Amino acid sequence: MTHPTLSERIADVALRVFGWPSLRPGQEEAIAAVADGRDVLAVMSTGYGKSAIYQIAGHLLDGPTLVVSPLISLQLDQVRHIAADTGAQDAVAVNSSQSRRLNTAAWSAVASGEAEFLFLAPEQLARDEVIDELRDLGVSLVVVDEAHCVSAWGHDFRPDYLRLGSVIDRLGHPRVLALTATGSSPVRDEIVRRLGMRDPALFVRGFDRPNIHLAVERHESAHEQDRAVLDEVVAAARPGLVYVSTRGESERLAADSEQRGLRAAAYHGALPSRERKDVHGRFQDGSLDVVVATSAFGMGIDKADVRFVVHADITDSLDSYYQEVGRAGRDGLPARATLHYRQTDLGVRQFFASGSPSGDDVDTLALAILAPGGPHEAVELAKLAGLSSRTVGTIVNLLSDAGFVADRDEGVTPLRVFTSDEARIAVETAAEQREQIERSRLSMMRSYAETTRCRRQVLLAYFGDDLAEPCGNCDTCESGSAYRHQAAPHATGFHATQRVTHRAWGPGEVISVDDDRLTVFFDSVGYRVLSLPAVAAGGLLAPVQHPPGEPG
DNA sequence: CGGTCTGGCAATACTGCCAGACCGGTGCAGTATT
Repeated sequence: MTHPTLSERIADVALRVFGWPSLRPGQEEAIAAVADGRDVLAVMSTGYGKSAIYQIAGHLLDGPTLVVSPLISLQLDQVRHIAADTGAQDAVAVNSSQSRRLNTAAWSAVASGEAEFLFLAPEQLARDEVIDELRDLGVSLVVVDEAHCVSAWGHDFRPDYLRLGSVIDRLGHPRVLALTATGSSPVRDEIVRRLGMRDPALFVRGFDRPNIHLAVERHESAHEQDRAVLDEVVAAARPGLVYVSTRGESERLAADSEQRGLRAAAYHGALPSRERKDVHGRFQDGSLDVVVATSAFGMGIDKADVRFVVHADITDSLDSYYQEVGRAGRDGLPARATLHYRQTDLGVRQFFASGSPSGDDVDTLALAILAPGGPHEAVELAKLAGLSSRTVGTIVNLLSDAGFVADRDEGVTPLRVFTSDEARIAVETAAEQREQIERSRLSMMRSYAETTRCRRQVLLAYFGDDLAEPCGNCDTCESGSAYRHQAAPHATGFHATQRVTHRAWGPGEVISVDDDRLTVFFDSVGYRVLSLPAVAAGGLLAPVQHPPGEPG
């Protein structure tokens, strides 16, 4: 009897353990890469079957699988799904919403081999005893689910996300599988870099969603915008989602929708969890026509027949926008995505993008880090300095980016002697750079909203996908303006994904090349759109032969 | 950045105006109280 090939083993686990007769393109390759010892980044639309990748890979490898997942509700969903698939308690979660007894039982289930999958939020991994426990277990695979959270949340909102890389290191660097549904090139690069992934294999599947009609409506007044949103929602095929930027707006618009005869509900982070669960459930089972939500509503929605996603306001980036839009039309049937846009909406987003730590907080924390008796864990530092753990996390991340400290086993360790003044300046500089990049992402969102080109071409170009012809399923194609941009591209010598360097902005990566302009993401300042004739004439931009220090 | 709220003021009974303050999104974990 011959040994089964890897492909046969994968098919065997799929069928025997999970009862899946076949896998989709991309899934098997990604599993094989993980089984082969590679780190893997898989960018696949939700519903494509990302979780199958880690479920099968986990079973192929000896040793338990750690799944880092951002929401407890999501963890519990996954635990239930796996239990339903395998008919056994093959997955467990440890978090603060469970009793200590249940958490202890979960650890034992993994230790005894009864459970293969352990679900944790990144905050759990900030605790030493959790790391010790995981080391003893001999974790063979670390899965980072919804990996875009690293880049979207790690910098300020949930700083533990940025520290996953050092956690993975401390676990002896088992193979890493990062999964996400979104990922422009800078976001992918950041995931790879922050998680410390080594020469990762990249799999991208199901990214273009041609069945979703794209449109933008511009407005001058808030009143007109409100009315247009409401009119559209009332007239649209249902069910659907409306995204707004504030909690108040979600309640107001939900009430207005109800008044117009829709079964509508608001959803945002300040609602009691029971109500959130209830809205989620009613949307899922079809008893709601529309949910008017802030960005809190999203991950964990598994509904194929969403017919529209209307944005009553602009989002912070095209990354967020496309992720939210992607919740429409998963069944492949026609769906609509309309962005209602008013230039003044940019203000709220600017506000959200700002918010560097105060100089006083940096001073206080720097003193605590340098004080004798260290190094301390971030949690202890928060207590010592009398700051919130979020503030501490944010500042530590910035200091670590600036090369002042490192996150080690023994705690936050100074890498050299520095004054609190130096720390303050470094944090300020790093935060300013971060804000600049955020503003540039917002300006890309704005150029999507204001473009006369094919919306889908612009959107996909942002994600590094080249759509050769206008799509025919967006407002600019319908108005004909998209077809006025079809001039032959200048011969430039530049192409997407190419590393370049700019005389003033330093290194960057070409995102897309249009007929007359070049979009580049610069590490220092974010997105910049350059005119091709100017680039050709000025010699400001040059290709880089060997990308320095880049993984892969 | 823009909207909404608040306090002060002028005024004479209900309102109006202005300047300045304030707020705006995402979730975990841990602790105190029922």
